Amino acid sequence: MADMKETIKSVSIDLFFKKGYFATSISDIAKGSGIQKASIYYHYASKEDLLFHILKSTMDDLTTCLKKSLEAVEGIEQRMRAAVQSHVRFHLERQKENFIANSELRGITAEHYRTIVKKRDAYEVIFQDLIRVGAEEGIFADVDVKILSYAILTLCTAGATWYKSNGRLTVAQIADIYENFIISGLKQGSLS
Amino acid sequence: MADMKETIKSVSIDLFFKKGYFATSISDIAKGSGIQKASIYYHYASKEDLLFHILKSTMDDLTTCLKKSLEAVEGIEQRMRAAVQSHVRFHLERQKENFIANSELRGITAEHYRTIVKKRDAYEVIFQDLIRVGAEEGIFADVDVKILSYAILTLCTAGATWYKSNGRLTVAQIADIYENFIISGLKQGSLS
DNA sequence: GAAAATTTACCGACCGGTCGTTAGGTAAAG
DNA sequence: CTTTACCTAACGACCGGTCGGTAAATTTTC
Repeated sequence: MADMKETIKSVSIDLFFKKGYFATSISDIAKGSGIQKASIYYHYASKEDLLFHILKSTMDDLTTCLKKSLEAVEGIEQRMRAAVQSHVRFHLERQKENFIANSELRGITAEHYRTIVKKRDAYEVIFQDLIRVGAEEGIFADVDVKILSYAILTLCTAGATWYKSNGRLTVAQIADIYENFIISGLKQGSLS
Repeated sequence: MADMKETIKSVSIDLFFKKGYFATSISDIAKGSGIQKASIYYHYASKEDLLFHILKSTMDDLTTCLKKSLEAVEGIEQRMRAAVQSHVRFHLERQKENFIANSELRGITAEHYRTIVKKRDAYEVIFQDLIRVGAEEGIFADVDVKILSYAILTLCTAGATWYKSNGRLTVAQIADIYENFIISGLKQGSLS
């Protein structure tokens, strides 16, 4: 058996995804992990600590994944395409964690909240810079950078709410559709 | 003072939006409404019943709003533009209810869940028909209808998660940005 | 149109159950 | 003999929900 700390985390991700953080009890997690609920507290300080661990590692991996995807890719359009691909793929492949990261932020303390939001903001800035530079170079249309970045990110993020891993389309196919949709939107065609 | 049933509903919307359904207690709602918690049960059968009322009326109003917006609008592109405008405006103007409708579906019973999902599906079909016909007419690119409808809807819906009513941009400005972004995306670089 | 009956809209007190968390102990491993 | 990784048992707080009751408003009856 894998080490218990990871098992607890994995079971928690499943349950938080299925029922939500507040609707999931420590007893549920213990039962799913095959131990007594008091034993959870040997590995995690509190229920909130457990949630924070999930959110934090998800955000860290998300950013790492994006930076790796952008390495050695040149040209704003290609970089944006790579960024979208990375974002979509990560959200679909690690659907549960990302869903939690986007819906259970209210479950953590104010201090932990700030930590997570800071990581999220840093991630968003990478996209905003791409949009801004793309607009400056005349590749993308000159529209509000913040709104567009929110649009792009939430669009892909939302995939984690409806995606089904055994569904009609593969992750790669969805990523391609989103990539083209977003690039077209960024170029804003002719502008009327 | 307005009638108490509406006050309770309104207070609940505020609290469910701010803290979430499961993190909000009947006592919280009672306190916010200025009555005792037992009195809540004179107006609503249960906490779940209260949530269901909010979800149901939101979905009904959303659909009514869309249908009214499409009346007498002709041409697929113009109809899609009108649909996006309606969708975005409704979600930003009634932000809290829509946020709840998109995040607290796990709080209702299986039967009530089916009722809401049925309403949501009917709403989505309106968009899917627009995309399909648009593709048939050669106005929109020929890409997966379902995925694109999800993309369009979740994109606007997500606005309800970050929009701030006293923010930099007005609802009308955001709606215009989204409208152009989506139409460009639907045309998929046919102009490039 | 006054008296009686009913309904409306609330209250305070309380219920069984579950919550997250802790204290204290134990058996095995290093 | 200390540390690791768990256990049983229990804690107080709070949960959604119910109870019997009541003052005021409304409707019905004579």
